[in-house]
Amino acid sequence: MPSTNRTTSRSTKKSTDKSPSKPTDKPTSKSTKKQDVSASPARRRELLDTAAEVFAEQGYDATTVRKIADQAGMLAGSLYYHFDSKESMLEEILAAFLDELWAGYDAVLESDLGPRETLAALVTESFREIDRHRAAVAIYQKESKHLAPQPRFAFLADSQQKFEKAWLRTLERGVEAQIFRADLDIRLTYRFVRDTVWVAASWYRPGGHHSPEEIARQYLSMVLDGIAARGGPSAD
Amino acid sequence: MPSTNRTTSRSTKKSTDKSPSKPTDKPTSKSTKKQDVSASPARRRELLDTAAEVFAEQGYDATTVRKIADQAGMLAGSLYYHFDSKESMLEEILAAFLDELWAGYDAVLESDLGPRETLAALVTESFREIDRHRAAVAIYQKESKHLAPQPRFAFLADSQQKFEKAWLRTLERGVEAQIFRADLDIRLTYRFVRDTVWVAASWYRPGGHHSPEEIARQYLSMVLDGIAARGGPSAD
DNA sequence: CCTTCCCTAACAAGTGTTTGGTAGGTTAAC
DNA sequence: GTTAACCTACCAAACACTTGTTAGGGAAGG
Repeated sequence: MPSTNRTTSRSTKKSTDKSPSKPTDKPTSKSTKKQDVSASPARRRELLDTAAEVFAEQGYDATTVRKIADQAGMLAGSLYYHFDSKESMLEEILAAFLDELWAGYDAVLESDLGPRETLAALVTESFREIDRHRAAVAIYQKESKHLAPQPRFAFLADSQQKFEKAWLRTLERGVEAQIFRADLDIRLTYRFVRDTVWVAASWYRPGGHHSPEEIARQYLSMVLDGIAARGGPSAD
Repeated sequence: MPSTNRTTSRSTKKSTDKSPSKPTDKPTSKSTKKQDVSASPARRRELLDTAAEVFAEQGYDATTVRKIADQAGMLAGSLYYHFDSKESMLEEILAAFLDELWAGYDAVLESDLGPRETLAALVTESFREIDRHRAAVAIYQKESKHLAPQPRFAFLADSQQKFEKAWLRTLERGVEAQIFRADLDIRLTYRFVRDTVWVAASWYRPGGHHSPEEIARQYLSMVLDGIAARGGPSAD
């Protein structure tokens, strides 16, 4: 719970401006900058969390720094004590999420599981990540596509490539071992599995009826075995 | 022909008071207004198509009217001869898409098919719609969530509700007839099927390797029967 | 002359960001 | 033990620019 101690600043009616390109972006040295990374990390994370919430709900472009500041109980300019741009907040949110995501993924991929168990573990890990970083995942879903081309967000493209490689390899191994069907287009299958998992972030709400593990279990059951009844009457 | 509950936008009054000089906004008569709907429908559709393209690629908020005009080979102000706001372009794009979508859906739902055939027909119809309105679908995917609450876009919420009802009913019928599995949470299954279909718009490119029908066939195969091999070695 | 379709040029409101200040706490000097 | 210096975390006010939108005008064709 953020301590919104100050007078909950009502929405300012003043003005601002957005300049898309900022040349001053080179930390010439790692010495103590004006603010940047040196300030209290707790408050920093707190502000990033509220920013992520607003980004996820309204979309990045539709979110103004004043809305973020409002939600955090401060004024727009004060955010620039902690961060040096709106974009850097976005970057930090996404980078932190991907870092944690890959920590989990790498652990799975390095543990020499069979294809089916790997798939199950990856899916389960994904739903845990959605549970913990639902806002970041939602932002990632909505914005990564047009962010990835920007040099600043190259790590998004990197992650996507690594992601695709890991999934394709798992699926291929499964097909070779005759654990997964061979008659399906493997890229289509990849996109199918990938999308079915991540779009859940758009409706998932933590604290709902299902735990991440329960959702993962049911998703896996559908993806692996389908929704058609097995012994039932054959239609068509 | 589209006899669906057509909530085609009646231009509601501007709830967002931003422009001071807009006294009357009620097209009570369908007579030739200043611009609105009367102008050449061909050029109109042309402009809407390019607008949809830009919206889909950059996101609605990130898209400026100048970018749209640029892409259309004209200046920003000139767009306002054809449309009376950026938002009305968005509205028209989405409304036109949903009208056509529901024309197809209603035809399926009214033809008394069994649950499995209904599901197959709905999925196939959806992929055809993605093929024809890929930009509109992408916009719908990204923006509908935060647009639906606005009164102007109430038709989005209506459509979503109708959509959910149709799908849930189809799934329930299938479970009763023992065509679909009974051990799955039906709402989860609904979201699963819904999402797996529509997110395809984010990567689908017309003229690719697969026709909409082919993609629909493979998706249906995965959704119905799963990606696990049937006779193969059983893992777990 | 009228209509269609577009351009030029501007408007006000809103945008991200910067600069300078300052309340309040902690530290150090006297 | 007062005082001075310092630091953190914020506010207040502005800045330069972009945004959607409008008003007036003009070229082309009927």
